[in-house]
Amino acid sequence: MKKKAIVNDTEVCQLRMQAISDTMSILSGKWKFHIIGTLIEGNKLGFMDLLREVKGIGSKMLSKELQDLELNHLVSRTVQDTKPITVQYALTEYGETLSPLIDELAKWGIEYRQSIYKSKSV
Amino acid sequence: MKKKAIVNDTEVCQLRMQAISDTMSILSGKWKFHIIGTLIEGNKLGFMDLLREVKGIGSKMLSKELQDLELNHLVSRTVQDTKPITVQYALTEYGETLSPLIDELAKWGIEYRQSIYKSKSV
DNA sequence: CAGGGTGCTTTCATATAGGAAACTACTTCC
DNA sequence: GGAAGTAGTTTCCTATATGAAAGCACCCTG
Repeated sequence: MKKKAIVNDTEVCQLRMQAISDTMSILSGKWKFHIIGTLIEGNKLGFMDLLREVKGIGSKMLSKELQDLELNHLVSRTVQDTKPITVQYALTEYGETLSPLIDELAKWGIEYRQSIYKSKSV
Repeated sequence: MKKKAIVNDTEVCQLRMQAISDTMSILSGKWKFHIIGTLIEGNKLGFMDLLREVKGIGSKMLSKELQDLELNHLVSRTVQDTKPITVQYALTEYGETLSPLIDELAKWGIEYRQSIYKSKSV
């Protein structure tokens, strides 16, 4: 009796897995969700704003991650012709489609904390 | 005129960011979403099944990731008292609460592919 | 008793990510 | 002129993640 678990073999599953990989590779790294989350709240922010808001990030990482996000059209970078030149980072319309995903992420994280709290008090 | 972008300063935002960090640290790495995704489809799978289903993973990584997931009570490991000893990995009830998140991840990834396809054909 | 299957662990090596600090360049305020 | 702010880049270093391959222990089948 050969019992092979042929689970992933349907096209739908393959596509699903591919899709998960795609999403995660675009949003990989320690900071992207933070940056996007901050931009969701802050709408339009300058480089130094983000450096302050995203706790712990350094300028190198911030710069690199913003470039990644810009390449994938999730974030827009607009140079403002102001007194000291400033740059505005904002989510693109497309970047905003990440909101439900980030909401789920946050929701799950909050419930996770609660479940730990509960299991400790039992 | 001091214009400081005080965006993240509300408790709600801090909690939200914390929650995102929590979720991502639990599900960090290249393979966890794949493993969980596969377990969602496959219900109960043995080690060798997973090794086959999760394309590209090696036994070391699989072992390590499964231990991580078990520690966080997302996956259960049950040794079966069968002829050649077998082990069953399955999502716990708690692990199944990740389904909506994984669905969002997959959904976004699929739409991402479609948006690339569209932008190329324009 | 050899081959193959299950379920891992160990070792060795490399790749990538991430961080600290210094530096550039330009401007404006005091 | 010097300090400070904006927006980064560059260099150097370390930690962590990942990978390939082999080994181990146990059992069954031929």
